[in-house]
Amino acid sequence: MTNLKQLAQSLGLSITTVSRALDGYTDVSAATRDRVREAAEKTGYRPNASARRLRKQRAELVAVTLPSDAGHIAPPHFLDILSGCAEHLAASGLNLVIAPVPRGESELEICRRFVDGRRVDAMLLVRTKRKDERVEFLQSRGIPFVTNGRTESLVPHPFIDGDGFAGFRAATTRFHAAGHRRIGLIAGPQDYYFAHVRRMGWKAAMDEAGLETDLYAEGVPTEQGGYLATFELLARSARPTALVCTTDEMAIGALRALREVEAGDTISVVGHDDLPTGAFTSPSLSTMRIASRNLGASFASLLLRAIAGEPAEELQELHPIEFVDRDSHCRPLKVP
Amino acid sequence: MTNLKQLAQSLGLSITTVSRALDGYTDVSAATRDRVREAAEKTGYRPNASARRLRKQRAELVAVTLPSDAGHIAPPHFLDILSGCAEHLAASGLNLVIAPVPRGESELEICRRFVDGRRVDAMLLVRTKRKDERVEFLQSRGIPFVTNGRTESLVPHPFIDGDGFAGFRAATTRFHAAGHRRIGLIAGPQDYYFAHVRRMGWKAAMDEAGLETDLYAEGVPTEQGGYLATFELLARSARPTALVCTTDEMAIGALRALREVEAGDTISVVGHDDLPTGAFTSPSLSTMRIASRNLGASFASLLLRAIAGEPAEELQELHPIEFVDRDSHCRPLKVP
DNA sequence: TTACTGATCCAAAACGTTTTGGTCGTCAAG
DNA sequence: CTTGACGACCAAAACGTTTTGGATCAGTAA
Repeated sequence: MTNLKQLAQSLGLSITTVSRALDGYTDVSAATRDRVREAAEKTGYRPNASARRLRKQRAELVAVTLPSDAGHIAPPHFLDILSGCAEHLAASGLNLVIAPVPRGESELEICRRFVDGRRVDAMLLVRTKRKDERVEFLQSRGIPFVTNGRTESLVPHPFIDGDGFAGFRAATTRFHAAGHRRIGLIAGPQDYYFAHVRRMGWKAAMDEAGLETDLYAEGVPTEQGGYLATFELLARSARPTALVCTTDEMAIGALRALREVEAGDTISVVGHDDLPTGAFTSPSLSTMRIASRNLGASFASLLLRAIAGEPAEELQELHPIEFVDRDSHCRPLKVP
Repeated sequence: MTNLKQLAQSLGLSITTVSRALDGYTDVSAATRDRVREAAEKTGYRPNASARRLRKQRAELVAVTLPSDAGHIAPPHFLDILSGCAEHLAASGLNLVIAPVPRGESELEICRRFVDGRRVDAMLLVRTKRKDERVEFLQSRGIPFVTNGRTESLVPHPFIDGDGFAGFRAATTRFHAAGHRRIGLIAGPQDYYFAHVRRMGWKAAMDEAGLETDLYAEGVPTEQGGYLATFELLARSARPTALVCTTDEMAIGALRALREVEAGDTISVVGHDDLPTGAFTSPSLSTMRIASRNLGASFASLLLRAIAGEPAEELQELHPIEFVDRDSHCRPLKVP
C-alpha cells in the first residue's frame, strides 16, 4: 500500500534518505534511521519487489524444472527436498518457482523461456540424463545452475549426487558375500545418469565376483515398472535369488510381484531412496540412501554460490550412500 | 541480452512502435509489425519480466505455502497437483512459487511477506484448518486466493475440496451393510478441516446404524500415526472388525500393525487418497479419491478467475468421492 | 482552400526502487 | 581566516517496460 515516496513525504525526508536508512547505510544519522524504521514498521512498509528487481537487475527467483515423462513426476520425497531448498533460498531473498514441462514442449524450451526473459537468477535441474541438452544450453548462456545428478558433460558443472556406483556395487557385493550367486538388477531407463551409474555399480561387483550379468531387466522407474521387470527376470530359466532395484518404487513393485509367485518370499530385495513407505511394506524394505541430511539446504547453498560466481569445480558434491537394513534383503536363501 | 531500446534502434523505429507491434496493436501497419516480429525472433528478444511486472503492477506470480508440521510435508501425490497447477498457470503467464514455512515462523508471516511485498498476485493455501488464520488475513487484505480444503470461515472464499463427509459416510455404511458392527476410525488431527469432516462422515453413518462411536483413535497423518492409532484400537476390549482411515498413509500404517497381531488379517481397512503405492501393498489397499482428474488445472482455473475478480461464491468446488476397491476392504469377517 | 478522418508513428510519463554524484553546514587543523 | 574532512542529507538518473496523449501526413468532404 505505502511506497517509499509516501513514507518519505510523511517523514519530511527525501526518498534517498529513507531508502538508505532502511538499508542501514552509515550516511544517515542514528536518530533518523530509527525514526524511519519505526515509521516503516508502523505503516507496514515493504519495498515493491518488482521495482527492486528491475533496479538491481536480479530476478530474485530460481526455477526448478519438473520432468513429467515417465511415471510419477518425481520421487515422493522430492517435494521435501524442494521445500528445504526453497526455505534456505528464502533466507537470502530468493524464491523458488516450479516449472513443469507442458506436453508438447521440451525441457529445453522451458529453460529458454526462463533464462531469456531474465525471469530467474539460476536454475535447478533434476533427473539429469547422461547427455543433457538443458545443461549444454545453460552452459552456453552462462546462467548459474545446479543439477541433481551428474551428466557426462565434458565441461564441469555444479551438481549434487549420491555415489550410486559405490552404493550398488556394495549392495551387490553384500549379496554375494551372503551366498547369493544369481543377483538380478531391476534397472531404470539407461539414458538417465542415475539409472546408468547404478547399473555400472552392479555390473562392477558382478564382474569382480566372476558372475554373469544376464539377470538384467529394465523398466520405467515406478512400482509398475519394477513389477513388470521382476516378472521378466522370474521367467528366466535360472531365477535370481536376490534383486537389486534402482529405486524404492521399483522395489515395491518387485515385492508385489514376488508375493504373486511360488517361493517368491525366498528372494531378497534391496531398493534405493529410503521412501517413508518402505518401512511399512511387507516385508519391510531394505534400502539405501544418500548419507546427507537436508539435501535441500545443500542445493540452496550451491545455487547461491553459483550465483556468486564460484567456479563449477568447487560446487560438486558426491555424497556416500548408506544402507538402511530392514527385512527384505536377508530372506531365507533356500538351497535347492 | 537485447532490450526494446536496442531493437528499436536497429530497426529505426521508436520504442513505442516496437512494443506495440509485438503486442499486436492495430495502430502499427502490418508491414512494420511483421518486420518487427521478424527482428525480434531473430535476435531472440524477450521482454524483461521485472520491467513489465513493475509497469503493469502485476507480479505474475502465485505462491503456495507448504506446511511442514506433522509428518511428511504433504501427501506424496501433492507435487503432481502442484505441477498441473503450475502448468496451467504458465499458459496465462503466471508462475508458481513454493513458500515453505521456516521453523520458528508461522504460515501467517509467510503470507504477509508475499502479500505486502507485492510479490504475488494470488495465493494457494493447502492443509486448511477449521479456523485458519491465513484465510482471515488474506480476506482482510483483499488478496485473491484459493484453498485446498474448506474452512469454517463465515465469509465465503474460493476452495476446492472433496466431499469427505459423504465419502466417509458411504464407506462406513458399506462396512455396515457387509455385516460389520465394530467399525473403527483412524483419524487425523481434528483442527484440520479434512480430518474433522471425514470423522463427521464416519460418525453420521455410525449414528444412522445405531452403533457406538467409541472405536476412535487419533494420530498424525502419516504411516507412523496410523500404525500407532491402530494398536490403540486393537487394545480395546472389543476389537474393531473394520478400520476407516483418514489417509492412505495412515491406512498403510494400519495394515502394517495388523500384520503384526494375531488374526489381524481378518480386519478390513479402507483409506483415502489413492496413493500409487496403495496398489502394491499387501493386501492391496482399498481406498477412495476425489472423482476429478487434473485437480491442478482446476486450482489454476480458480486462481485465474479469482484474480479476474469473480466473487468467491462462484469459485467453490466440492467434488464427489469415488471408491477404489482393491483387497483390503473385504477381508474375511470371521464370526466368533 | 479548409476542415476533418484515419492510418502510422512517436516523445514522454509512469511504475518504485537503488545508486550516483553531489550540496550544505560544522568542526578541527593549519 | 582558510582549508579540508566529515556528517547528514538529497536531486536526479537509471533499470526496461507499457501507456498516454499527442504529432504528422495523405486523402476526402465541404
